[in-house]
Amino acid sequence: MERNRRDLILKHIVEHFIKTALPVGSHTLIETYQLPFSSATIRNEMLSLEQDGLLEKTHTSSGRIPSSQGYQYYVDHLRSKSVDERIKQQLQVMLSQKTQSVTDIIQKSSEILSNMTKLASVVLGPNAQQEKLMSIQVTPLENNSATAVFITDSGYVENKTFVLPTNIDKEALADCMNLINKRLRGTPVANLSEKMDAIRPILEDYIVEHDAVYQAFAQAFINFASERLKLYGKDSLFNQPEFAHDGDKLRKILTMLESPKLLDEIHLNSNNLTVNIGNSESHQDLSIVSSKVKMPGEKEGRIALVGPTRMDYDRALSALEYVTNMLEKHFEKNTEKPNDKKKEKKHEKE
Amino acid sequence: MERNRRDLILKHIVEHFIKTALPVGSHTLIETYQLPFSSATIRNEMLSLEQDGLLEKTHTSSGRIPSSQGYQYYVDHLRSKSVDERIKQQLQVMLSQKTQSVTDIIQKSSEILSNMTKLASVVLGPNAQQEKLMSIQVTPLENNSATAVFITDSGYVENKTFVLPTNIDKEALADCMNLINKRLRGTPVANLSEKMDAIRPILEDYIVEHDAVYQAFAQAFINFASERLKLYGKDSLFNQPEFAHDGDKLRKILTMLESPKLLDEIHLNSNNLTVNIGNSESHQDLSIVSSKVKMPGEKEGRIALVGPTRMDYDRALSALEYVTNMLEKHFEKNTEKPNDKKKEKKHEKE
DNA sequence: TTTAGCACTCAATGTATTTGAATGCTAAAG
DNA sequence: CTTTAGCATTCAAATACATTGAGTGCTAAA
Repeated sequence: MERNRRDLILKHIVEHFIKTALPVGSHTLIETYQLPFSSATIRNEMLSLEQDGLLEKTHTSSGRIPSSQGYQYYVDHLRSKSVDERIKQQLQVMLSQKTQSVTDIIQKSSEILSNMTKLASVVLGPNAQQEKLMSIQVTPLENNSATAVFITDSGYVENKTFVLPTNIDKEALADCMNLINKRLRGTPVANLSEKMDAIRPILEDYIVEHDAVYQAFAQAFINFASERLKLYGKDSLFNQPEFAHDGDKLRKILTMLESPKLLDEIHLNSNNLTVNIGNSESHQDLSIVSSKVKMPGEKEGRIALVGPTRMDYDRALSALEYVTNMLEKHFEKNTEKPNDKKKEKKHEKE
Repeated sequence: MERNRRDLILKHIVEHFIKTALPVGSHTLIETYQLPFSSATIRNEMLSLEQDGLLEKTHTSSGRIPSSQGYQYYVDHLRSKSVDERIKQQLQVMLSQKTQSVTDIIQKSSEILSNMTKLASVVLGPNAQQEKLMSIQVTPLENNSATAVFITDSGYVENKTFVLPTNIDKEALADCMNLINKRLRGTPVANLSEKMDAIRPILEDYIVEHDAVYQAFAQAFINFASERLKLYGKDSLFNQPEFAHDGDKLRKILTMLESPKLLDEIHLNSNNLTVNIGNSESHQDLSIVSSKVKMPGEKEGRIALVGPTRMDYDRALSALEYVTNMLEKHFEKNTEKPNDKKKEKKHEKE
């Protein structure tokens, strides 16, 4: 009973503040939501909520705004979990398309999420280090350069164009490539550099300017080391009043979004669904909501939504939860299909 | 000599305004540059310059700021063309490194430019439409998907992972790929879709779900159609006072920078070195300075520097001019080699 | 042609004053 | 014991007004 009213008031305050970005006062609350209490009652509850650390005041005689804890409580207990029909629909349409790669699907999902929630959406591919090199192919181009293309087992492609030593023998190059391919195929990306070192002496036998070629390859592998990340809809952040007029803050946020720091923070959480309400120093006014996505082949990625602390958690969480659930179902269904040698069972292992 | 004084004053006003971003008054001018004229004289000249459309006032009793025309005049007649030694040095170091691809070099040059001028730098690769398809390679991955990698003659790589029809025959796929390769190799990207249509019937003979595969390929080719673009140092724009406090403007600029609109505007100019001082509606307060870069193999790219109208044209233009000149020389020197065969090589055995 | 001098303009800054939406508290009503 | 009405109080935001100073244009003399 009491608890109910308390929660009701907190819920309204959070939701109203999310809408208006303005501190919420007792009178406003009664009027806009037709509450059957007097302003004084509300004020009493507000005081109590503030004392419990769920609300804050911007100054002594202002209305209340939710604190981080307040948001957290709202997220944990108060949000109504309703999924926007449009998201369901869009996702269904997208998934029904054939011949899409896993990354295509995830990225399109991320775009849908960003559009529907008006938040920035970040896709974190599976850690590249886990992947295994599938093939290296070298294609000679005009004027003595060549492009090497590296493909991992999950279809991640990295390429590097380099200038060939002028006196290189095409035959030798082909042989050399075959050799490298044989030696490196199946190697996890994390171990590539070390294996490359082992191959080096062999390279020397084949190519005069082996060092240059070695350098070129080594450099390409470095790219694998960095994680893959795609960012969508960062424009939406501009439209948030709390950022729009503070160019300085905006700058920090944007650079942060594109830096690997973000990854660390998100990857830290191994939970299925995590909510990170702006309190770490690197993002005072940002909240990050992220969810794990199990991809085919033991891989696992993450989709995250980033927005102001004052984001619509209800919408964001429901949408994210729904989408990731649907994705997992979709992937499960589609990896059953092949009746050929699928030995390993889908099993949650630790 | 009259002309001289007039120009001198304009030059000082432009340069002072570029430094301070504040309207320049007659008194300030005399003091900071120790001019041997009275303020009244300056004012007279200013009036005349204003009447000729080279200067503007922000309000009736303010100092003057350069107009677009004023900048233009400054760029055309007044700027001193001195190249920062640090740029020369950095460029030289960069170019001396071996086994760099053409795009590597151009992108690194762009980064140097961005760092040295504190402006955003945009690299426009050669129009992809001109390029010819060099090879298509398909690598099968786990769980019945495959990655197709497309390479053009200049080393541009596009890739697409797609799900294979479940009942596909690996042999058939390989045959099919060989066929496609034979038919498409050397085809300019612009003509690819039409050639694909011609191949379609043949595909049908090889693969049951030919349509899905066809779709997957067609989709990959679409990516070639869009031009390649790299953006560096956009952060520098944040630090400009005219943008930092106007989130709205900042938003527009950033989205503009990443949209293909920019390309159109830049590509429009076919001149070697072009200056585009903010007047088009899409970029009121932006100036774009761009220069053509002849790349090996008849290709041609562009490097552009983007910044506020109040940018340091002297620095920007000199740097850009120097860098593009050096690049062309470098490319010329390095493409002579293959025709000439080897003259002076270290250890050579054939 | 140049300059000194003067009246004038106007953004920017500073200082009071007013306003109104909020609060906390108390005492009475339910 | 809970709720509410009423009142004094707080404080950001809005408004108004005065001051300052860097700038201008113009005119008349050097």
